[in-house]
Amino acid sequence: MSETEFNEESPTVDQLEDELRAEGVRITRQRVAILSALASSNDHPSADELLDRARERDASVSLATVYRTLSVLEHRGTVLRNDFDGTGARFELANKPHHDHLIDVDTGEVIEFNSPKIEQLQEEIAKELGYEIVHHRLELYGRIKPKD
Amino acid sequence: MSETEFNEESPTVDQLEDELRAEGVRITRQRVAILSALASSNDHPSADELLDRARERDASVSLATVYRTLSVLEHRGTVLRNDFDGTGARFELANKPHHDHLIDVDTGEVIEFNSPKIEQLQEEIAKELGYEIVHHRLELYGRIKPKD
DNA sequence: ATCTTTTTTGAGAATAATTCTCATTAACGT
DNA sequence: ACGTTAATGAGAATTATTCTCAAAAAAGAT
Repeated sequence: MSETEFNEESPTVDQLEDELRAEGVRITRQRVAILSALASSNDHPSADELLDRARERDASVSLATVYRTLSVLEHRGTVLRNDFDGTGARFELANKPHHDHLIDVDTGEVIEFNSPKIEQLQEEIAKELGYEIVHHRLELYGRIKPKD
Repeated sequence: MSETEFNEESPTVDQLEDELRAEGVRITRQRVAILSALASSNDHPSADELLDRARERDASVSLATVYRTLSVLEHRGTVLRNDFDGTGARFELANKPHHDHLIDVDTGEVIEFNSPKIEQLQEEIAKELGYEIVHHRLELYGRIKPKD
């Protein structure tokens, strides 16, 4: 396990840093560590999990900074916050096509899916009610279906 | 404002009491007050709001009992818990046809809607992923559309 | 109505997730 | 490198909710 394990920043992280800098957001060591941890996560980590992963890059990161950075990134649209049932908030980078989530109630595993048809129906419903949608949350909670 | 303002229990509350008693749940003064408060609420009160409304029926109700009772009722399927963005949990009686929610991001108002088509699509998605749905959450957050 | 058993309750302590405070540190433009 | 201003760490504070425990009160039997 070399010391430079995480030193090669991915194109994604480089790109995010540029975008942030362009908006006047300072790129600190801690923020790089957090962005890098996010970019290399395929799951939906909690703030605590992200703290652990960020500290593998930069041991100086604190939990307060994780929360603060996530808040900054969320308001910029760089990060999505998910409040699934039960647990605290879980985060993911927003640089993926829009999707909703199916949560395995037995394992906690989160599966992403997308349904243009549902999106379309949501728009129609909002329109009928005289509203325009700002954002939405669709979460399916289920368990693996026994093949009977 | 008579002392008996809330003493006439609605058929709904009477019925719920019977159901609960039949399952061995004790019907206390506090639980009657909470059920009555829920039954006469058309909105989606928080635990605190429910405490206020229950205390109009029985001043002895405590916040701990509100939470405990809501928990009992939720696990029995009598009450639905909603975790909308931002605020704490909001509750409603489950004796209505299934529906989802549209939340007005400006006023906090909650509008109920139902879409059999979306329900159907959710089932199909879960099936394709090899899951069966245990429950789901669909929330639309929007604002009144300006008629342009 | 009283007795007994078992639940439920109120009050406040405890917990968990998140946000805030403030003195110190570090980015970034010059 | 310098100065300005934003970001940070540590821990206190906050908020919503759950827990603890002795006391009160349901429900069932007498």
